[in-house]
Amino acid sequence: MSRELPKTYDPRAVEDKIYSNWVNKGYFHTEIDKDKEPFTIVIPPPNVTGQLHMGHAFDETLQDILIRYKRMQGYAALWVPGTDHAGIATQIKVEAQLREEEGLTRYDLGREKFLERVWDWKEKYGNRIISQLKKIGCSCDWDRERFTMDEGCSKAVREVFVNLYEKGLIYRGPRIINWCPNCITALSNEEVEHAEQAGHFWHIKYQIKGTDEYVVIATTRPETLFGDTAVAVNPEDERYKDLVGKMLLLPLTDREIPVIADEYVDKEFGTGCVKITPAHDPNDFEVGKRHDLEIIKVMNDDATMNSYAGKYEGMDRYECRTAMIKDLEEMGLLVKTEDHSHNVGQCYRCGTTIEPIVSDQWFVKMKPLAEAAIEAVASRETEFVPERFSKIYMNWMENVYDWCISRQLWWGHRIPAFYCDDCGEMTVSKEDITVCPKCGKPVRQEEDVLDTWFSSALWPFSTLGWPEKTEDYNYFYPTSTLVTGYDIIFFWVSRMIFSACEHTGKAPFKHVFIHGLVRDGNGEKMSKSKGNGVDPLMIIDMFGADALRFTLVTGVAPGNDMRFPVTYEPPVEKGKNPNPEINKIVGAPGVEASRNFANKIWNASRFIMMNLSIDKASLPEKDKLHIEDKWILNQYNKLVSEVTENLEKYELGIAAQKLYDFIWDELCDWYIELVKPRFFEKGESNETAQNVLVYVLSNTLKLLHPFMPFITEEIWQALPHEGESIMISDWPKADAALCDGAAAAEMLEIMNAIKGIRNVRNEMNVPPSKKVKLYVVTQEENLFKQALVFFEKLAGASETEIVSDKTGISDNVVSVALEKAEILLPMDELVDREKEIERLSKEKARLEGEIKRVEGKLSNKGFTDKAPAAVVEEERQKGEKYKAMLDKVLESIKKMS
RNA sequence: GGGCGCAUAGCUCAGCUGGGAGAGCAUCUGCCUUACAAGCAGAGGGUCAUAGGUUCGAGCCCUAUUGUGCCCACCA
Repeated sequence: MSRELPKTYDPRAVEDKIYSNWVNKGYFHTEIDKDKEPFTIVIPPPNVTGQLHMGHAFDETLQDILIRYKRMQGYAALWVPGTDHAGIATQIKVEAQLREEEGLTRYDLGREKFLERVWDWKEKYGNRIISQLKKIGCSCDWDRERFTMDEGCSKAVREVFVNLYEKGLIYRGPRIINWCPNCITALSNEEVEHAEQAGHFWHIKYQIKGTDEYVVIATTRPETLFGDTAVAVNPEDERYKDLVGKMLLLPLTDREIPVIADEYVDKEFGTGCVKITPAHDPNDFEVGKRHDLEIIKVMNDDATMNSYAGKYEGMDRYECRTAMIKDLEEMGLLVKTEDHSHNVGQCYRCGTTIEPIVSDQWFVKMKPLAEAAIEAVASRETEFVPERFSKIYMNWMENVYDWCISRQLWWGHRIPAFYCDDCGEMTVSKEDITVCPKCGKPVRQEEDVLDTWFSSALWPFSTLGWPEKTEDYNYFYPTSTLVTGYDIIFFWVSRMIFSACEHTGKAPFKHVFIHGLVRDGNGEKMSKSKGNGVDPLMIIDMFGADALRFTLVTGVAPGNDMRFPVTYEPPVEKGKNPNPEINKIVGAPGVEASRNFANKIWNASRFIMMNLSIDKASLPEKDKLHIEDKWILNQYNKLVSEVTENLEKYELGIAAQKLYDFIWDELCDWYIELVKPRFFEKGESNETAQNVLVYVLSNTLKLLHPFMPFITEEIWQALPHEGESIMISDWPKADAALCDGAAAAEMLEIMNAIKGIRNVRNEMNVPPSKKVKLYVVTQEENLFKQALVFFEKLAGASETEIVSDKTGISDNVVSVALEKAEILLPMDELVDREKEIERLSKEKARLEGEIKRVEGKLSNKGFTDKAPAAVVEEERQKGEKYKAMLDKVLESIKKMS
């Protein structure tokens, strides 16, 4: 019964069909099973607003590989999917739409109406990213899909907030925070990106009251001058000792400010005099506290100047800067302007320059929480893979500062604090309240919402039912592995760990598998603004999800970044946006290689099925196996153990590479070619070959399935098989009974013979069509008897004669020296004797070199005494082999000359 | 100012706990051999950044140096 497959593999024809079949059969759904061990992964929830990018594709592929592998191994493998409400990102998107389509702002609609719109938007577009995940082949349990603002997660957020508040670990107060004037909200320190920026150092004169003298201060942000409430000098600074206590006239204003002395000032830097603006600088804020200075905020929420800026009121901060510098210059108060580059904070969402501003915000007190989080990693309850990332984590955790968690947004978890304007009481409560528990008057809820990462931090347990002690929570928590990029260790991983330690008493996962970033062909980070992103969906459409997945895991060391080169037609300039309307992807070398690999598997399978006459495959008894069967089974078993071991150690790239090499080189290029002749026979030999082929192929497909789920399923279904789907089949186990190292070594000798013959034929320019008679000079007749058919089919032999010596063979031969044989190709006048001598001499030199090296080692007592016995023995055998080969080469040279 | 990576074939990168360097692409030669030209058979190409050290043995471990990238950090 031969089975037909199309000539090339077409992923588009099968992927969607296979995926929906998996879904319909319920294979992705995982139930609690007390007979199984759980293996749990929670997805790093993509933003609901998001579109799938390469970073997701990479992250999701790694998770799917792990989950599929563990599922096949018999674990209750659960992959919890879901999305993140992504406060700022989503709100910005909906606001933009509102502005474009209706010309309205969120304030026009009001909070409630606006939130309705966001929910509508979420309902409409929130599934887009989910359906895109499915295209990659993600085997998530979609029945358990969660959202950071769904009922359960919201409940967990409230629970955590109130718990922390009651423990005194959440507080509210005025602090210097990072303010994004574009997003109009406070940000945490992690949400600020620092970039070196060219700026200026303006030296400005402040007149000393009652004199004609001045002090000169240097500043990079002159517009904050209006908030100055002191000028500070170092107490040790002789230059300014007499100044301390005197008053200065603040330029452009009618205010007077004191000169104070504070250790914070560096005598060597700038002029040694520092303007102190407690409302707009974190250091100044601290200085201000020490000296009880007034805090004057000079900007509005959108970074325009307020009334403290006098005539500059209403100007944008930079407009104001330009204008006042001009004025100061005219007034003769600007001493000089220096070029100065300094670090400027930028909003990680919109890139706007951050304004440090004093503001009433909510904070999580981090030090006490960090202790358990440090211990969790130090004790290896949670382990980072690769290990080096734990240092990054530790460093952050050991130096944490308090986390600003309030955001002046509408989209998010509203902070459950209630204010009574009447008695001034503030109540923090898990349940909404309407009246003040103290005085009974109406209360109003805090306007601010929580940082999105506050809810993400609870994701590993909130998605499993916490704070309820659900069965799911008891069974699946703590989770097994978290897979994510190194770029969100601080944002997310750290916060999950301390949150989990605090609230569940356990670290949230056993392993944190950290991967790198996907970069473009030039090694630059893919980003929307640069427009250099490669759309994974387009790649999937062109090459298939399997090819994309395989590309993403091959050739990358864990934790390292990878490049994803793509060429467009027409060509895209560096840094330019490839417009999908005009530009078409015409090449993606990495993916093409993977696509070719998929096609290779496809065709090998096609060939096997074309020649298939068995309905059911079972491995034949050992005595029926040919030498090549024993060899491939030996290699296959090695593969099983190695791939399994690699996967256990998260060495996915190595595992993938081994599968690639085995399938392409050993299975296709060798084994299939070796057994081809048997397909033209009838009978037992043919059936044995079929059985071995189906056995090796279908089991190798299982090993490959986590990496390339679609094609492996498609082929597996077409092969004789038991069970419904490869994805729920059992992970192969190595079988020692199938390992026959001796047979494998003998087969290798035959393969070396074939390679050697091919090599000399090529070098001697013997056309492939020209068949040549071979002599095999050997004492191992039985071994080489098995090779006759291979020599004929794979090495272009017209006939092969096995002889025990060279008597009677022409001198016009080229020869191939092996360990246990010498192969002679008599080619009469075709042989260029000089060339052959030259070739043999090269071989002689090579072998002599090897022998010298081996003997050097073996005669070194240090080596023989200290190296492992197996290594010494290996060298000894190599030496024997090279010597045996050299003897033959020497003899041939002698005969030729 | 701290911390972490990277430097291996022309290009992009692997190389797992130290046992004598690999892949893909590119180049060269020859093949439409009845699974696959998205293929087959061959070939060339690397003092593994530099200098020391540990070891019987180093691409791998240690130290220093150079180049390069990233992360963190309140010097106005």
